[in-house]
Amino acid sequence: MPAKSPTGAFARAQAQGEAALRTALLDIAAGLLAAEGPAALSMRRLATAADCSTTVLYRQFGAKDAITAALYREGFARLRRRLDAVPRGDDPAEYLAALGRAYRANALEEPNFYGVMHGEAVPGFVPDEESRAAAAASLDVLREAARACVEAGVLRPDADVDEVTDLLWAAAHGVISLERGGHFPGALGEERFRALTRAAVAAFLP
Amino acid sequence: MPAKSPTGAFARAQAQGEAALRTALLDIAAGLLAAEGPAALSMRRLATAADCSTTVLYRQFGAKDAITAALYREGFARLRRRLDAVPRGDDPAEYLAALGRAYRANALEEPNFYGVMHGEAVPGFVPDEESRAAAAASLDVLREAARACVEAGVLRPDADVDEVTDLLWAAAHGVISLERGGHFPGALGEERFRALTRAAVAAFLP
DNA sequence: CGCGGTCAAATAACGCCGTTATCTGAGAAT
DNA sequence: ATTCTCAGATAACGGCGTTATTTGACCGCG
Repeated sequence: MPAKSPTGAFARAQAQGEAALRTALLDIAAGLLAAEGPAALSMRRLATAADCSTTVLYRQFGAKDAITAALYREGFARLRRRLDAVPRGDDPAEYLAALGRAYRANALEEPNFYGVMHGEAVPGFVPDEESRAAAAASLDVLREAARACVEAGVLRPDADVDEVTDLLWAAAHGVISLERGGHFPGALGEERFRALTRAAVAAFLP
Repeated sequence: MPAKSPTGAFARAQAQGEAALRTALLDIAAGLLAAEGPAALSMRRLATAADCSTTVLYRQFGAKDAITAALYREGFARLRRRLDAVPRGDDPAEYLAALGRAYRANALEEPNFYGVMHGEAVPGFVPDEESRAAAAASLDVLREAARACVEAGVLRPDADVDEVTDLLWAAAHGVISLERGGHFPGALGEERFRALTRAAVAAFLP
């Protein structure tokens, strides 16, 4: 009899080497987080979902923080893909607005990832500098859009592109965070989002 | 020998009735939160700090959520006191700016309370509608300041005072939240805070 | 072929957590 | 004085992150 066919996700991934195992475990963790929230992200739960023991997780990641960090980066990677998928039209201002809508859509459709990305899910977790840099880099396309607006004359020529990016990010995140906290019920969230992001952009109009 | 003098905070408060006991326990919880962070907010830790057993806590509060809710409200109550203490000068616009600075100072000086207030500390906790209303009411003085600005002609006469309040709150919180996440290192937090709150106000200038 | 050695994985333990069941003991009511 | 009541302490349950110990499959080598 040849090698018996693997039954669990762990055994299947293990057969393809260490790297495949790592990503398979992270995939399971991401699925668990997205589907059931951060409370389901326990080492034991994850091990059970992967059909292995917690030893494998500690061997692969060292501690839970490393898994959390990976999900933090995965969350920002998903955001980045979402923003990158927004079509660049002719109008730089409209492109900027579309990026804002995409940011909000991503936050509302992946609320559990958003929680990890902004520290609302795993209390003790603090991302390291590299993870934070990767997070900020997810907004590169937003920065480029801001630059395009400056170059097209939509924004003041002396506008600081980094500042535009930061303020748009803070404006979007501020509204979304309060909305998630229940402070902007119903359609108020969307209204406030539009108003504050518009106000942030308006600060840099010629 | 008369009644022996009580040794722990629990025994002392217990002698003064149920209400005093409740507030004493919450005081201890608030101190624990402020001094050691949300991780120190465990039922066992709190019981130990109060020199009693966890039974007392469950009898008094039912479950940990009730304690968390009380600290959520306490956090917003502290914010309210802080905002109420800002002197109303002659200039409504300057008063508005001073309120913004007070909001930020409160957030940075009571980071652990700020975490509870915005769900970054106790993962499962969701405040009930009454607590959320009390939270929003903490910003009443900000709303009144906005109204004063409208009436003084500093802001457009048709400006929606609630919208001004919401946008200022979201702007302030957005910057502070990203700053807490490590995205605005050094003095950048303060700069971004000033810029975005100014931008939010500017949206309502005549 | 047998036989140590190596090392990944499983099992089980430790000390936390929130919560709850059981026990204890002081005071009120009869 | 005896019984009842009920607040509080103790100890338990299941779950958590983490780690020590055990198991067992594979490997080179006599």
